[in-house]
Amino acid sequence: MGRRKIEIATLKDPNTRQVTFSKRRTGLFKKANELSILCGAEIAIVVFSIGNKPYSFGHPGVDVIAAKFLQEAANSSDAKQIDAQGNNPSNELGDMNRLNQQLSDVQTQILEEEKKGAEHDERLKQHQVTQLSQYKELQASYLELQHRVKDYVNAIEVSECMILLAQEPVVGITKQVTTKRRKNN
Amino acid sequence: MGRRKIEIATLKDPNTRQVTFSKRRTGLFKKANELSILCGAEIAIVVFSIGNKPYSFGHPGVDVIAAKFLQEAANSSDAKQIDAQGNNPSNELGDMNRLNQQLSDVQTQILEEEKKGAEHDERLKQHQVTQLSQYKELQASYLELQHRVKDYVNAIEVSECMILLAQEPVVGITKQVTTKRRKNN
DNA sequence: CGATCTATTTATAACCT
DNA sequence: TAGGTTATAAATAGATC
Repeated sequence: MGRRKIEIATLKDPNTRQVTFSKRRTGLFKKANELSILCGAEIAIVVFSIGNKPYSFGHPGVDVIAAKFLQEAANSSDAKQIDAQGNNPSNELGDMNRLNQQLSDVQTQILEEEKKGAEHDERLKQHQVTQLSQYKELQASYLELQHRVKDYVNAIEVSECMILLAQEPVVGITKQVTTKRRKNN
Repeated sequence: MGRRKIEIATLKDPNTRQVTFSKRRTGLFKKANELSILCGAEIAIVVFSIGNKPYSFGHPGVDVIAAKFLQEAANSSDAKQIDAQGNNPSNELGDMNRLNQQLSDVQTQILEEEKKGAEHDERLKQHQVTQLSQYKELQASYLELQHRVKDYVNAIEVSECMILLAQEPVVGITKQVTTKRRKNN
């Protein structure tokens, strides 16, 4: 999708790779955000750069979805024929299920904390801008809210918001001083 | 990107929503796959449809990355100043960290099972085609292998493989009794 | 009803500043 | 060098089969 077609193979040039990573990651998160809104789906994405820096996107939240995902695995083995709705995606996890069973317990506690976390995030936002996934999740949720209100101009709004979501977590070399803000309107 | 521009708002029509979900999910996974190969990044995506059916993509694997992500969170709280590489993305998880600590423990056990699971998956594949995420992960890994070998024709290969990754887990459009049938004949 | 086919909209590779 | 611009490749909305 650019001036020229490229092969999908590891980019050798570090500089090009970094630029591409940043741009495509932004694009990926934007796509995920659109998918969740358009189809009412829950999505969680976790990305580790080649330098092992974590980036995440989640609606409603990475932790929530991760827990749900693992729980799903546990259930499928516990009752191999649950599913009155033809909804048994897997029943071959075997022993792993016993472990997931334990996870379920912890997961329940996490959900508890999640609720309190929502309010907590509010304060965090004011206290200091963070690059924590929790913060991003909050923004994502907020994003959807705007969409529902605006409804027909939201496509444009998304683009704007993605700029926020794209913010990188203290990239080593980065010097995010430039943030040119248009204080015009 | 279609015949006409659409607003990013929840699709009301169940049929349209299902179709869009399927198409865009496939596109999202393809993008994720390209990003991981182009930039050597590790990516995990978990999606729950509106009907709560799980779909996932992961390189090297959803579980592995999820564990890494959670561990990261746990560490950041356990030692708020680790990070000799300016790599402390967050330290405001608060109480939630204690829970993640517990998760880490269980997670370690899961990784153990993961290894055994790899071989197990092989048999499963022959026993019966499953729609389990584990299976998809295996395919994703296999995909990259092909890429490295072919190197310059991989762009085409990706397209091919995405068809496999796109396979849906027993789509349960349970009762999509078309409300509106083309009363053509 | 799901798989295919195009007209268009989007994403983005290479540039440019 | 990070961020903005533009030509072009790629994704996909709606139509068709």
